[in-house]
Amino acid sequence: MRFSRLYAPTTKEAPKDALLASHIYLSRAGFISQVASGLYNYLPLGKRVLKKIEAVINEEMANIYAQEVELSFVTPIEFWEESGRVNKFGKELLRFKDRKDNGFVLGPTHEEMMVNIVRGRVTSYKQLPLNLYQIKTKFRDEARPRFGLMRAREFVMKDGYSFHASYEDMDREFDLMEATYKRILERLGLEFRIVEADSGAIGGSGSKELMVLADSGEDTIAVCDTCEYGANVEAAVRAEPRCDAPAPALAYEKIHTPELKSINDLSTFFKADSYYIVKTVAKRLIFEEDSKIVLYFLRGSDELQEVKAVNAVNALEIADVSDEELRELGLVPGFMGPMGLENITLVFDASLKGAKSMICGANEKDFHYVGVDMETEQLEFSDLVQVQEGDGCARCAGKLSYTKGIEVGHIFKLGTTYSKPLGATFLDENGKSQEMVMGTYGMGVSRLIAAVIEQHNDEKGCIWTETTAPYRFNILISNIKDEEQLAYAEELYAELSARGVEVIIDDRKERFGFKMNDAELIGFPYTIIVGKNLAEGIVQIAPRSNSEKIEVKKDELLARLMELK
RNA sequence: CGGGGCGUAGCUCAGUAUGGUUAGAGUACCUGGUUUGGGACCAGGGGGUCGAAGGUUCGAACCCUUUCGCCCCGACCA
Repeated sequence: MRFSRLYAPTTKEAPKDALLASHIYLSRAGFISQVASGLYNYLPLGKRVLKKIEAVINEEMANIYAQEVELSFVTPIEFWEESGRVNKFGKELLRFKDRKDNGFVLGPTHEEMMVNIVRGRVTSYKQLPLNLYQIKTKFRDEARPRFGLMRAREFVMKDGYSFHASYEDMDREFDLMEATYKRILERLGLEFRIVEADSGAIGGSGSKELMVLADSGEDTIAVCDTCEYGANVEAAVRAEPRCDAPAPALAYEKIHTPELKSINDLSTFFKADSYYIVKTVAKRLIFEEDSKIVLYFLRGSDELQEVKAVNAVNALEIADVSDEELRELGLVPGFMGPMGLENITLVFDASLKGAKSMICGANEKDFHYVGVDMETEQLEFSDLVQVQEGDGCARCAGKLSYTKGIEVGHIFKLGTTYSKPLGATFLDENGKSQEMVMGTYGMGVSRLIAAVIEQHNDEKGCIWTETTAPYRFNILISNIKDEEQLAYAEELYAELSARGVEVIIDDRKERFGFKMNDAELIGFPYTIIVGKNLAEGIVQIAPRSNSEKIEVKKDELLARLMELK
């Protein structure tokens, strides 16, 4: 490619809306341009990077016999009604009607469609397993798109689906996909962590997320400082906490506690560690049809994890509750507790199982009970706690700490979540009809573009990794009017092109500094500077990843460049 | 969806409080010249329905109403 022909409108200033490094540099360097909220055009450089990432994914998929397909973007809404996901997806699902008044959606993910092309055609266990995937534009009408390609409404995702005759085989494929995704991210040159995750609305028995580590990541993950354990805080677990302070030696009794509403106040008043105080958190849980208030009970030293709270009662959403709403139910804000409540759903954190000598609200203004033991029989326990930094690892003696991650992949063990409602069955060895066991594997291709830059940039611009760079070499002619420079650079360009190397030559009639700044903003891994010291037979290689320019004799240049590969 | 902010040249923004020549700057772009190792300089030039609609007024980028778009915080987000 010739720079003089390249459409890459670079700018000195970033669009005012860009906040993250990836958004700023991808815009400034002319990779993308925004069309509307959450919608982006990919300019030539952006499209090249997208294809580079896709190529790596395609190669790795081929290695494990996954086959690429392409499903229609516009999908009949019937499929979504059949799976029951229309409501679950809500407004994210962009719906519309065609001229004949038939309902359609723009595909935000393709479980339904993929099951549809398999069911009725795959009818025997002999045809399984099967792993099909596509790399395609998805559309989710996000309530709040942001951060450029990081959270766009229209985005490119690789979505894969596997079909199996048994859970064992699904597990095998799941592990294989995890290993394959790991290899893809390694090849892309990313630092990442595979963590346990909440399965969310997609359902299924287990899931893992691939997190590219970056401070700008939207997800908080808890990682162990000793072992491999890592999990999204939505799903992270910890070692059973211990409290060194003694339990308050108080017999069961109702105590007058005027105006003592906070855990802190109570802790001081009773000289008891907050570990021994029951924290009551009221939330409104929203279900498909209705909503209700649920009371969650935790140790005073813990915080409620809202995703866990939602999962504990199988709700869709969680919302805050006002004091008025609580009073209407006969509850007393500040003095709530588990005792003597009827017709309210109560969920206890697992760490309260068998707890003794606890302090809790009496559901009466200015009163608390002390010396309360948790009756384990009738109570419903669930893990509700958000792990904190410094908590012990559940797997080893290590400590957990937080880090931020960009979710670039999510793999799920679906089981029969979709094959059952959509009727994807096969005949097993005994001629018996079985539902297919499925896995699903997503990878955000366009988000990966942003993730690479979030992790690899400096004050000058993008620093593409070897496998993601739009061009590997940039031949910069310092003075285009110098015939020797021009001739040598053109010769080198022809030679590298002939070798199939991805190379661009900066043949623009611009000054050195201008071209160098563009090269650094765009972020080519290597810029070869053909300049004034060509007269002494010297050219320079300027690697983008560090500021050291390497001087090379021109006769040795080609060999050096090929060594870099 | 709640709270806040912003829409003026391709881009970044000034001008709006207190209405009044032909609406400005920087940058980008075009022409000519000089320059050629870090976004260089000189001269000349093109580019705007001031987001849209309606209203007030002799007169609106500016005041009023409505509306659309974009961004931020939160809620939300496989």
